[in-house]
Amino acid sequence: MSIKTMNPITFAKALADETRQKIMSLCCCKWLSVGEIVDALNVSQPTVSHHLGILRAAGLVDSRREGKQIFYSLNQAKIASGCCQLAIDFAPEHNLVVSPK
Amino acid sequence: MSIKTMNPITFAKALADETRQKIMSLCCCKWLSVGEIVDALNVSQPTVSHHLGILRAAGLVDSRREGKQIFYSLNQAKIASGCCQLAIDFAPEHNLVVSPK
DNA sequence: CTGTCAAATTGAAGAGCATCAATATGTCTA
DNA sequence: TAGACATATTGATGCTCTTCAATTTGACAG
Repeated sequence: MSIKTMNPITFAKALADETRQKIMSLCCCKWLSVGEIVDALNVSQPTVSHHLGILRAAGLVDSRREGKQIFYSLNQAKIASGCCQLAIDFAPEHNLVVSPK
Repeated sequence: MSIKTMNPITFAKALADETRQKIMSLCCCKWLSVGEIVDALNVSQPTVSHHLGILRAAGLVDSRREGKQIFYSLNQAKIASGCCQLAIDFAPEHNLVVSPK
């Protein structure tokens, strides 16, 4: 299993939308079904699915099917990795260190 | 002088373009004139000015006039701050610590 | 002042993206 | 298998963003 470094453009693009950041906040530290996310935001179900697809493609969320529902949760390790990569690329004179709590 | 926390949407949007990331790489750790940036990339001068404007509005570059030229340089502290803010918001179970080298 | 050089601004064209309604796919239950 | 429910996909629309050519603004030299 290889560790693939996060592409800074893919990472930044995935974060560069308000609705996506709201979705990310919602499913941070917990698993939410698509329906629960739709209920929490004022956007349509296809829109939520669309954004989840983008986050999934960037590797920023994990998903798990449970019956008819699909649950999503933020992949915090990937987020942290992306932040570190940005800092390595664009703030090399600063030390950004990540450590699990 | 107040410390304004980086808005994660503004920050991510500013980073979410390949040309801007190239510009950021170029003027990381050094001061470059607009002309030098134009020469290093295959885009027009107005395009470079446009992107510099976006980076400046987000506080990610500093600028300094010297005669007819204007020099730009990455503000690495702001970059690091933005990365930390993203990690706080979206990877709270990880510890992302920044320290000047 | 006038001309020249560097960068910013304006305006327009086109690409990309977010959003939704409608539909399709997949899963469970009866 | 048929119907109901949850999510994904499709197709269309409108908005945002990138880009460039043309022009303007600003700064220096003569």
